[in-house]
Amino acid sequence: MKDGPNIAPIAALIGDPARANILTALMSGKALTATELAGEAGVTLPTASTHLSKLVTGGLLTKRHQGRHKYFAIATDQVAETLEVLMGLAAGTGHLRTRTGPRDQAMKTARVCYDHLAGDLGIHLYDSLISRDVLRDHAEFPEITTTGGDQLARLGIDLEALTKAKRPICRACLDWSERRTHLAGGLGKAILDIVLKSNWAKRDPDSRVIRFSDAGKAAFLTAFPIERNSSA
Amino acid sequence: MKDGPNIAPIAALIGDPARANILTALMSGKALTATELAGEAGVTLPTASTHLSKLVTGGLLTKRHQGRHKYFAIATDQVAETLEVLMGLAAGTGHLRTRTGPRDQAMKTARVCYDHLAGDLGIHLYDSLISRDVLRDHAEFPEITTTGGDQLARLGIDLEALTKAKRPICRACLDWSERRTHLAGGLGKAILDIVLKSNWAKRDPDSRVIRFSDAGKAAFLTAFPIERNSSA
DNA sequence: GCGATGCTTCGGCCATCATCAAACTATGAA
DNA sequence: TTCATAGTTTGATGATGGCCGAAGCATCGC
Repeated sequence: MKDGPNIAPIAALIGDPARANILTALMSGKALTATELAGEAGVTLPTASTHLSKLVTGGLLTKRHQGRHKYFAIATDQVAETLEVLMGLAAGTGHLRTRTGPRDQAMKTARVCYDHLAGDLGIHLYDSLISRDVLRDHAEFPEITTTGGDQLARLGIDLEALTKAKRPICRACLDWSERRTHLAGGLGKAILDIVLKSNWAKRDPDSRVIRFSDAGKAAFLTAFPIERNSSA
Repeated sequence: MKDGPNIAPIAALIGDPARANILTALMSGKALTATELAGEAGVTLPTASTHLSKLVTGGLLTKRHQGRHKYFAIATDQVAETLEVLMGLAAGTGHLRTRTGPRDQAMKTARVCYDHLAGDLGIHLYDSLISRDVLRDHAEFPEITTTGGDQLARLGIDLEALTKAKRPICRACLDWSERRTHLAGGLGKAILDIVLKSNWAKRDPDSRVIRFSDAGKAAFLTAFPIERNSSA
C-alpha cells in the first residue's frame, strides 16, 4: 500500500514559516550563524536553535563549528534543488511574499541560486555555453565537450579539481522566475566565482541579488556570447 | 528582507502525513474519489474531506464532479514535478516508507510518475528516443525532430492533437529511484497509453507499479531500441 | 416522493509543536 | 580568573490544527 519515499516529514520540516525563512536565507549560499538566522526568521535565538537542530537532524542543513560561532548551510545540492522547485511551485500558485518591486526586478535579472547564477543572466550563461558547444545537453546532467574543456580552462577554471569533488560538475537547474534552465553544480559555482572575482558584479549583502555594473554586464555578455550559426 | 516566493504554506500543505498520502496516491495519475483517498490516507471521510478542500484551495489538486462522485487529481505538471523532487530528497535522506522488497523492485523497474512511464524502463525509453534522434535534448523541454515526428506518427501518436493541448508535449522529469531523466508531458503520456493499449503491460490496481509481461517487455525494447552508432 | 450513497460542515476533543524566558554550557578575550 | 558573547536546554504557555462523530446537503435510483 505505502510505496516509495515518505515525503511528509521533509515537507513538514520545510513547512514551518520560521524554518522556511531560515532555508530561504541560506539559499543565498552563504553559511550563516544561528543568531543571524534567528533574525532572518524573525524569532528569538532559542527558537531558532531548536529549528536549526531539527533541520540538521533532518538532513537539510549542515553545521560547521568555527570558534564560538556555529555556521549553518544547505546540506546538499539536492536540498537546494528541492527548495528551488518549491519556490517555482509557490510562485506558480501565487504565494509570492511581496508584490513585484525594484528588489524583485533585480532578483529576476541576476541572483544566486544556492551557489550559482540564476535569473535572466543565468539563463543567458547556460544558453551561451550550449550554443557555443561548450556544454552538450544530456538530460539533467549536461556534459562538457572536449573543445569546451579548453575554453573553460582559458577562463581559469580548474576542471581537474572540479572532477575530484564529489558534487556533480554540471547540473541543470530550473528557474522559478523563468521556468528555464540554468547551470548548477561545480561548474556553475566556478563561473559565478569568476564573475565576482572579476568585479563584474557584487553580491547584495542582504539578499540573493547579484548586482552587475554596466561595464561588468558588458564584459559578461562578451565572455559568454550566444552563437546562432551553430546548426539547431 | 523577504524576497522570492513563500514556500512555507505549500510545504506545510504537503507536510501533513494524511495529505502526503493523498498526494502520493494521486501520483498514480488516476483521479480518485474522496472515499478512496480517505482509505489511502488512513483517515475517516470527514477528515479527508477537509484535507482535500485545503489541497484544492492551495492549488495542488483539482476537483471534478461526476454525478455524486467527486474526483480529485493532481492539478498541474508542476505539482507532480515538485512531488517527484520531494520524493527524491526523501529517498536521499533515508525517509523510505518501507524497506526494499518485491514491491519496491517492481517500482524501480517500471511505474507511473503521474501519467507517464518512470523507473528503469522509463529511462530506457528516454535514452532510446534521444539515441535515435527522435528527441533532441533542449534543457528542460526536449524537442521533437522532424524525422522523429514521422517515427512517432508511425507508432500512432497524434502530434497535432498534442500540440493543441495546453500542457507541454515534452518535459524532462527526474526519477527519484535513479536520479536520471525520463520523459514526461503529453508525449510521455501518449507513449504510456500505447504501452497499455498494446497489452505490453498492465497497471497494478493498488499501486503505481506497471507490470510488463515477458513478451510485452521484449516488444517494448524492440519498439524503443538504443542505437549506439550515433556520434556522442 | 423515498431511501441510499457520497460528501461536506459543525462541534468538541486532544496532541503536537512553536514560542519565549530563564537557566545553563561553552568558547574567547582581558 | 573573570567577564562577555554564542548557543543549547528546560519548562511552561498557548495556539494551531488534525481528528472523529453526528448532523446536514446533494445526487442518484426507485
